[in-house]
Amino acid sequence: MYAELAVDNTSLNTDRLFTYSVPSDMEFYMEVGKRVLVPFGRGNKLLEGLVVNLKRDLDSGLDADKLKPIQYVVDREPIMTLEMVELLGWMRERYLAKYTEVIKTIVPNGITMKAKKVVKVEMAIDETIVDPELAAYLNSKKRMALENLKRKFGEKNIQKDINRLCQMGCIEIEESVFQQVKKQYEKHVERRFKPEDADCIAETLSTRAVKQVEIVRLLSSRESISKKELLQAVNTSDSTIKSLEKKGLVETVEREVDRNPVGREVAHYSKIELNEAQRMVYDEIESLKHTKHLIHGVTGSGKTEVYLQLIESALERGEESIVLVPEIALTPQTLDRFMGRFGDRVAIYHSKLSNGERYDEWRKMRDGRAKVAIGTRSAVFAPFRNLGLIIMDEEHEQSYKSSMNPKYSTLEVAEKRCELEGARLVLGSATPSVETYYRAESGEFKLLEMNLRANENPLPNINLIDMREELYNGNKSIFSRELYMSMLEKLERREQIILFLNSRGFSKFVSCRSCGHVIKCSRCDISMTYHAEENRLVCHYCGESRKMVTECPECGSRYVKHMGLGTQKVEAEVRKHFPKAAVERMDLDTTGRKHSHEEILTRMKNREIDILIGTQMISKGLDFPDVTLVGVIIADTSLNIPDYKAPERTFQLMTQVAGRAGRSELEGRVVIQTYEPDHYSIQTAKDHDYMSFYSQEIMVRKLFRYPPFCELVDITVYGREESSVCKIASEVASRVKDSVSKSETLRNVEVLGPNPALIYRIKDRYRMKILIKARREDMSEIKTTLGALLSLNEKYAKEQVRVSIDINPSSII
DNA sequence: AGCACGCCGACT
DNA sequence: GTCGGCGTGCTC
Repeated sequence: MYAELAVDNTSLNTDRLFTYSVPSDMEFYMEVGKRVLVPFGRGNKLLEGLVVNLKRDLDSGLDADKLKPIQYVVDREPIMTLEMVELLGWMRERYLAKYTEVIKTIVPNGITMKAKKVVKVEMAIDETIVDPELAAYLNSKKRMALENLKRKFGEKNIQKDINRLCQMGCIEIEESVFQQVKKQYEKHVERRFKPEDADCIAETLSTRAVKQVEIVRLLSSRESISKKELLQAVNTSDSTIKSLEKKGLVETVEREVDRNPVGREVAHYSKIELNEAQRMVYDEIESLKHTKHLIHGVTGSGKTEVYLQLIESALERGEESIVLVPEIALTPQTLDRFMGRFGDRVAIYHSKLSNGERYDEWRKMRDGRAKVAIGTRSAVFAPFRNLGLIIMDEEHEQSYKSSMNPKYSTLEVAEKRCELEGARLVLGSATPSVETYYRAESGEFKLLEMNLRANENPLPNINLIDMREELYNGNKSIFSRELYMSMLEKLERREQIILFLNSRGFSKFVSCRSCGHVIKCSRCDISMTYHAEENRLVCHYCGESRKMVTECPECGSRYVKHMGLGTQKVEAEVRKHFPKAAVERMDLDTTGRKHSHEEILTRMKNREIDILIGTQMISKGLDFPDVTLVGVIIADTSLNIPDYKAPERTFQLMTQVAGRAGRSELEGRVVIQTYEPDHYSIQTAKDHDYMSFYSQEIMVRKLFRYPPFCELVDITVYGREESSVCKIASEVASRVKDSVSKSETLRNVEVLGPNPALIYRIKDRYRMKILIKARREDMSEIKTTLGALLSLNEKYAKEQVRVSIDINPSSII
């Protein structure tokens, strides 16, 4: 028997399957989806591999005698089902990722095997043959890791002794394997000499050991450095470090990079009778006429109860369910409903769990103790064996697209998984993404409409205020008269108010009135935001901050002014105009501390807050019955981003924010202030008219050829050296253009760029973009070219330029 | 990534 | 001649 393995190795060159022979006594345990340990490479280093395929016959070109045997089977139970192994291969191709990247996404990066060399003392060692200290130590311990021994005595000092003892049979070295909850590691090179000896050591080193001297000098000023950094700084390969290590001057160690945990508890949430609309949707999905569904339901139409009952019915059939929610929606409020109904049959799965917690939840699912998984996008990989249902709530949310390799779309993966495992897919949204709705219209998804709010309250009334007119009428404040009066009225009635603005800080940028100079971040091509509370300027892209200036750094003028609006300024204005109201601000700056997020929401719930001011953060999933007024200070911020999704985002944002008002029998009102009241995404949001928005937007998409009328591939080339970034970006572009023009079939493929990214420089890295528009059926042919581009990452590693490819990115800026 | 191989220059 | 540094190419 032979096994094809994906070996745990991050190099692109080794990102393929390797064939090993299965010793006959191991055949019984061998299964696809289990991990094994195999000797790999010249050094036969023990590596972990995942069994992807088992076969009796060997591919031609492989010589059976030359195959190495599998050494050890790691898992008792497979960590992936056959279907998941197939999904693994599919994801690797679809998103141009490596096996290891995909495996680490699918299984919790908690479990892995480590092999260590262990020294076993077979007979007492005579202190006269070797270093007496070493002998004494060995005799006292009997068994120890070779690693520790090297650390204690220095590798160079003991190497010969160890070899001799081995030959004499006094000790034996064996490889011992143990499971370890893997933390994130980074290799560091540590100094093993005294800093004052640096000069002395540099002289002793060979005159040819230029690189080694450089490293010694570098390390004389610091105790350790990450290996990556060191290689870049000295511009050398790791054989230099190896040489130094042999001399005992440095040592490489793995250092842990750690994370943070979460924890909570719940009350029972009982079943509710479905209303007519809910019942129809439920019956339709249960009827099994279709496998993929889209519930288009207004906020408050009671989608969650439908989800709960679908899960219940799946449970009765013995099937498992996955509930996906966007990052921000995974609040205690949401969790309570699911855990309150299904108790400990629910597993929670998201990226903020600690390794231990994640591993526990994962095992709960794989071993069948949990039947319902709820979590963010990674929960789509829940290790169930009898999956019946995947629910994806707020389907349109951006957080469903991963920004790390593999840059997968949770929707695509969910679809693929449902296909492979015969499960049903249910998408839900009040504002479906244009792509999804298009597919529903064309019959790929069964479209289910829920137009009524479950509590039968009307949707809130939305007033659009043209801020140009306000200004014309002499109102220079950030509140229109309409909003101001409404706030007064609601405060008098002791009802709650939410004010929304899409940018934090006090003012968006600071500029000099006499020379026009705008203060920019030193590392990014972006203006700095003024934060009044700390009286500092902050860059929202890299976090750099400095003291607010009193005079222009260019011309010295004292007329520096902050322009534009942030939540801090809104807060200040609110306090000024409504001094008696209890005001609270909720944005990235006020929720920095752990649980501060929940604290604010609890105070809101307890009505200790009259006016809540916030960013995106408050637009989703919050359900406060006493909020009757929502004010959008400026709606245009998200509209003016040069991205084809900007109108869609704006419509979704407005609709969601508006949905925060009038969740109870109290009448809700929404005031949207804007400078572009005629824009279709704002107009249609005002009328709660998704259909009208959709029909206009789909025309724009068709006209300019954007999804769903094409697939997009975003290639970003980025690095510290502007000239190399540009050079490599144009190399990338011309390679792609070449292969497109040479092909007969790729007539419809457009290659745009290279163009500088909207924000050309972030954290001192220059960014160039190439955009490809292609038909879906052309993708596989393009992939060959794209795959080759990724090897540029290795070719240009020295230049520190990277090429990153994103299939259907969530934005193209 | 990480290992051995092998070329090449310096030193005995 | 020999030793060691360091770039290169391969991994079932």
